[in-house]
Amino acid sequence: MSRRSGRVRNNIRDLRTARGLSQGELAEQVGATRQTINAIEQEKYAPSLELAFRIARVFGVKFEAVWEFED
Amino acid sequence: MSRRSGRVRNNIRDLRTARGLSQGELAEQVGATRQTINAIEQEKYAPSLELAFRIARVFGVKFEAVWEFED
DNA sequence: CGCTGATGTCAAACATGTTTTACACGCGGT
DNA sequence: ACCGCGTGTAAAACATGTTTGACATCAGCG
Repeated sequence: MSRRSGRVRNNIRDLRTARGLSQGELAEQVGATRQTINAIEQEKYAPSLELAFRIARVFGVKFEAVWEFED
Repeated sequence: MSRRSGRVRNNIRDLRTARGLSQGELAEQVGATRQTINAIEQEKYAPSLELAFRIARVFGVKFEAVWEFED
């Protein structure tokens, strides 16, 4: 599965900066590394389902407010 | 990430049988194999974010109607 | 200028998810 | 009894996501 990239979009950069968080701080809060957050922000790959849930939860918004499926 | 299992719950078995689909038929509709569907139904592991989206879409329900984050 | 924090990136190792192939079981129908 | 179908399971190979450690750039500030 998960063929050519471009399917799962996110706006975690906006959500993150709106809260004055660095990539490293967000990473720490969701239990990941800053490299992972960076890669996800740039949509180099999609996060695991679990990490996607954690990120939405840290932001305090609904899942679909962060993640969108394209196609 | 994705430490000890038990975090992402789903009720795709109910949704699937309610629609009279076999694991193999569902697998085909979401572009996966029946083994993958089987493993996910039994929560042996969580699917990728993309596959999770596809499954919810095939069922025609909202994402949160299929997937739940625990903890 | 030199320092620090934030970000981008890369390669190797590692963890997790997925496919392929194969075999087993139970059940309903013929 | 035999079939066909749906399901559970397993191991190996493969694909994807994640971490670790490192290095580079840039902006802001002393």
